[in-house]
Amino acid sequence: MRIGALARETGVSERLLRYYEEQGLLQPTRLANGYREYARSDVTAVSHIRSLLAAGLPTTVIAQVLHCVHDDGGRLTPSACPGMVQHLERQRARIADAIAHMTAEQRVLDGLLAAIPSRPGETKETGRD
DNA sequence: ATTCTAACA
DNA sequence: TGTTAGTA
Repeated sequence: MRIGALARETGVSERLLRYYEEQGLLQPTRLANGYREYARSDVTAVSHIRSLLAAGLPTTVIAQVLHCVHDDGGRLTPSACPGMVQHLERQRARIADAIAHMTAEQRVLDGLLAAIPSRPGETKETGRD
């Protein structure tokens, strides 16, 4: 199928589909007229790419990890690919670190907000009796 | 009508 | 990522 069909079937824009190829995530063949020809398996491939992207993995990593997953009943399922585990754990760690930092920022804000005398629109009016 | 490449108010 | 220009 050509790019237009794949775009409709996956809900991903043609622009993005070309970008995925540029990043090595998809490798469509070329027709005599230069048009990209995608395989039917690319429909699920795009789905997997979206999932991995949603997990925060960079395209450079996805390009490698993509070969370590297959489709099971429409679900992204991992295979025993050693390299993938390391990448996933690394990303897991980055997210945990990001959460820790943001939680600390939230505590600072909570402290400031709690120290404000009275604010308009506050749920519990304390200076009204 | 569709796709391609390159570029950016 | 969207959009657009000028093609094939």
